[in-house]
Amino acid sequence: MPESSGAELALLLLGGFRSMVDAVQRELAERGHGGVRPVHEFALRAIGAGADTASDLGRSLGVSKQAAAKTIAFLETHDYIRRESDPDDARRKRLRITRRGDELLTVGQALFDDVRAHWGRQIGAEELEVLEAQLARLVGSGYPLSSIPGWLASELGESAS
Amino acid sequence: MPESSGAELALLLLGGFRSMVDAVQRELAERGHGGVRPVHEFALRAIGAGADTASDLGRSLGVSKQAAAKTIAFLETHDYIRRESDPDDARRKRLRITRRGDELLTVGQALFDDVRAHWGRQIGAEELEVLEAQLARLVGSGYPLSSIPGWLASELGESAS
DNA sequence: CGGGGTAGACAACCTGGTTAACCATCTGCT
DNA sequence: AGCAGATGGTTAACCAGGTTGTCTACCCCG
Repeated sequence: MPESSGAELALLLLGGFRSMVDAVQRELAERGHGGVRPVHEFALRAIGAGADTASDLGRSLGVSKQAAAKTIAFLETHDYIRRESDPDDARRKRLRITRRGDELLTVGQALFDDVRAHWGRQIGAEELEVLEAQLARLVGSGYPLSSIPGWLASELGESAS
Repeated sequence: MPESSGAELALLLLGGFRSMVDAVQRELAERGHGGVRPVHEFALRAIGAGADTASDLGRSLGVSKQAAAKTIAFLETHDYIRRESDPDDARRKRLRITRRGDELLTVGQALFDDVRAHWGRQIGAEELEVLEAQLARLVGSGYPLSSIPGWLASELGESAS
């Protein structure tokens, strides 16, 4: 019997992810960004990276444009983005990140980095880098931030408030 | 700017989890256990570990007893468990794992272990153990298999089939 | 024997996805 | 010029997997 089973390893990975996300979410809420889930941050980032229409955002996030529209609605009603009509294409509603959206992005990134730094202090910065490198190798492509696969969205959801 | 941002680390962890789970799920489907999601395996494991009623299972899994009942319904209709009335307590319907359920458990565990072994071959068995130890430390409590927190359930779901 | 707590079932609802259908608009080709 | 087809956005219906609330049957304890 192995010291650690494969199933436990899976749980460990998930647990690590949740630890990070929960911490960030909690801090975000305390900084006036309550209700924001990491998926919103990633969507915002994708918009900033050029996905400035609902269809584009859907493609970037790997979800349907309808699902993207719901995320956009949230971001708009919470004043993270504005939608303005495109003079060059009357079908499009171009997405523009607001000042508040920029702030969320900045704060969110800093919080994630904080958690990472905290981890680095626990196991050592070098060890953390090794861990990341190994993980990246195991996962394969590495899942760059700029193109988040669809399955991510549901994982980033809130879990039973 | 850090080589790897905190957000990327989070994605890496999630990606690792998904890699494992997807692989196991795929293999499971090929072995006649299509439609089974890891959450079902964990539920089965919890039942085997003593959570032999819906309420118990709900507590073990950290979800409501109604949610547990839905999982139980799945397991029963797919012949992984049987429900039999408890002679000592007429309220209860005791859950018993069937032969097929046992097989699922065995196969599932083996598949998870296979993935882990595969990973061990990629980065080295010792390195993998170190990685696990570090992860366990970072996550904190370690999320033992026997008591799965509620937020797990949604993470184990299928993503857009 | 009666009251409080527990097991299970049922119903209504929420969230965050999906597909399908539709209209307006753009683009490319004839 | 004009039309066919692709694209952007919206709305609607649906689904999965959770939630809470309520109800009944039943156990246990004073």
